[in-house]
Amino acid sequence: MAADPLSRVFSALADPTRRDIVARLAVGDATVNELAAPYDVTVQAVSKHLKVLEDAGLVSRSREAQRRPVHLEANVFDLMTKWIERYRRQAEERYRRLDDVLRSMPDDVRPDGRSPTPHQEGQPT
Amino acid sequence: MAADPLSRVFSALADPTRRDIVARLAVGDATVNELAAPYDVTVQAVSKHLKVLEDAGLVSRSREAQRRPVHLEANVFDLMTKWIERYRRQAEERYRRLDDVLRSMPDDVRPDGRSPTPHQEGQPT
DNA sequence: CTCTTTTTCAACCGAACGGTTGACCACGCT
DNA sequence: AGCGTGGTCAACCGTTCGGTTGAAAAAGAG
Repeated sequence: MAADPLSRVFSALADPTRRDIVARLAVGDATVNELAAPYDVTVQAVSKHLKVLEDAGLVSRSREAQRRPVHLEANVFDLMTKWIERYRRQAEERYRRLDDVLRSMPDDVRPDGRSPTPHQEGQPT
Repeated sequence: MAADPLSRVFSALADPTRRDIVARLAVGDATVNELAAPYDVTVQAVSKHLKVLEDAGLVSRSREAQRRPVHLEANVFDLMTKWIERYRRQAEERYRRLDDVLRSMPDDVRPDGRSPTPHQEGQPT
């Protein structure tokens, strides 16, 4: 469990149950039992999910009597957003630049083997 | 392998090697062998990684002789960004609202069991 | 046709994952 | 003290994951 922070966050959100928990915590804090209620898995399973979210820094548990209210730590989202934005921007920029290069180049004077690579902006999944 | 699209994308980016591949593809298209070179794993392993990225819609492979240039499909990032932004905004808004409520409330008139929940904005991991 | 290059497919292996059951700890209540 | 409630720990189980090796498909080069 010594993965880098970014891997932990992405991995934590790769599970639909965990994403749903995050969604519900965005509305307000909740206890483990409250969180577990809607799903047809045991409370222990949900507790494990929360541990994963906590290790990823997405969630924090405070102690309050025997209850352990779970709180969403939204600031960790920035880690992902930064990573994503960086490469999306980079790719889009390259896309635009390559487009220009191809436009300003006669069809039969292309770099050796490589074809124009139409990089079709096709169906969104 | 019938997971929902969002899970596939998050899961695909949960691996550091795969994230690195995406980072390098943002610079420009590349073949499997080129991509595999920097890592000390076999080409087959990288091919598997690419399959995961492709199934997530993050990457597309076109055919060109016996080579299969890999191209980054940046538009899929939006799926994640939308999800993240939605709940981050929601959580931040709630945070602000709750703050107001607590500020406008005398210390000993609190809803039954629940304490103020200091929701400390702790270390950003 | 044969040889080489690039990539994938198939089977296998150990580690991690999501889930279960059962025991346990911590606390409030009476 | 004794009980009930909320939560976690520990062991186990089947499946998935990242990796390997070995063979094969697909296409160009001799």
